[in-house]
Amino acid sequence: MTKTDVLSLAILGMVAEQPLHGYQIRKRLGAELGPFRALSYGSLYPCLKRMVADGLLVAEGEDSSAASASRRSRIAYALTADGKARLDDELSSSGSGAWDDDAFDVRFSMFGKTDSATRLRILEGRRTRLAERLDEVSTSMQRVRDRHDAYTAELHRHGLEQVEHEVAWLDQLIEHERSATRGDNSTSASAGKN
Amino acid sequence: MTKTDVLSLAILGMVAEQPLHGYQIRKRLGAELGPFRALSYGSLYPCLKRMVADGLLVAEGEDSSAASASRRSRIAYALTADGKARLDDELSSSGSGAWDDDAFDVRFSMFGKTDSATRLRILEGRRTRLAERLDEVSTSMQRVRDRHDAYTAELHRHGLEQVEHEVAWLDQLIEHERSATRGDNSTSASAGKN
DNA sequence: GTTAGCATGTAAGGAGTTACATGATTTT
DNA sequence: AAAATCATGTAACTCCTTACATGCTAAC
Repeated sequence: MTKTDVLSLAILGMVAEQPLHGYQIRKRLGAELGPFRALSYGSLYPCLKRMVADGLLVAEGEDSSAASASRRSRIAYALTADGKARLDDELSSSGSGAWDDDAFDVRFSMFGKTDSATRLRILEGRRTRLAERLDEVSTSMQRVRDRHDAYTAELHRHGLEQVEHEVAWLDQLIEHERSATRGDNSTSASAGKN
Repeated sequence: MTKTDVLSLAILGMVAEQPLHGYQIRKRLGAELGPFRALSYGSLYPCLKRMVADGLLVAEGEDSSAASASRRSRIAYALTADGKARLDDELSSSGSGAWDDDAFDVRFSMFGKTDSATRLRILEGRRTRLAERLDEVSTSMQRVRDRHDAYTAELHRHGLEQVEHEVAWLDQLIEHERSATRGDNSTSASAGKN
């Protein structure tokens, strides 16, 4: 079974469009999830190996035909049937921990390949998670206020504001998703950028 | 030398006010840094032991005198002279990596014990770090826009907005800090809560 | 008297980083 | 020809979590 972690999921999603080699995967991961969260090769390559061993990917040595007599050492990774099945499974399941910061971002970046119902489920799950955070933080703000530390209080106030902002963002997306579902149930990706 | 990591620093700052035992430290850490980032005992207790071994803390068995014939198993940790020196050192140094998310939060929560000049240095350092992030993200947004994925673009747009919001917050704090320095150079903690 | 919360610890393991080691290809 | 960038990998290590193991104390 080998649980699908966030990184594996991101790789599955990335390789689904076209075979890629490790170096490219790392760059795209950096581009999609934010460049400052770039991940090291020391994480990536072992993960790719594991996924090949698990039968989710195949490693293809560059084809030595036609155009390119160059570049021998590159290894392109492509989805196997199992890998495709696993990806489809994850894409429709709003899986185990899709509400964590990282997992949510990965899931969201794949919304273009996700059906509307699952998109909605993920957005709502994330919203619920943030709402929980919201009242945990406001509860602890009370306690901090009692201990008269203005800077700590300010830190919490700002944290709260950030979470509130994210909730508002989700509400917009959810609203958008719902109205799109009422009209037609296409998989079109058209998030509002007003 | 034994580099002071974020956790140790947070503990030093916490114990500086009064001796505390492990359980209390964990609760306060949760309260100050946000309850959802609570840290496990499996991290905390070994860290406390390390700090005692390094001579930064002393472990005091509850005094068996007067009032309390109860509670034998509690161990209160207090700062040693070395620990106090280390804390003062860190508090005035805006040390190695004070710009990371976690490190900044810990530093900020100790602003009440930090002098104005160091506060300003930390705020500006953080601001610079976020500004870097800002143009890394906007650069990568361009690349994403080329690959026509509306959801990924929306994720980046929102991320950008969050970072911009945090920069605006820092600007306010920096402005506040500067005007306070011009008037008087007290260590008073009076962050604006309009 | 039993449940909930206080209190301390250890062992195993997960998920990642840094530093190292190597070599090909493209640009200047 | 040197430097930058593309490309792949391993080993050691860090930091943290989970699960376990233990026992006291207060409240219901």
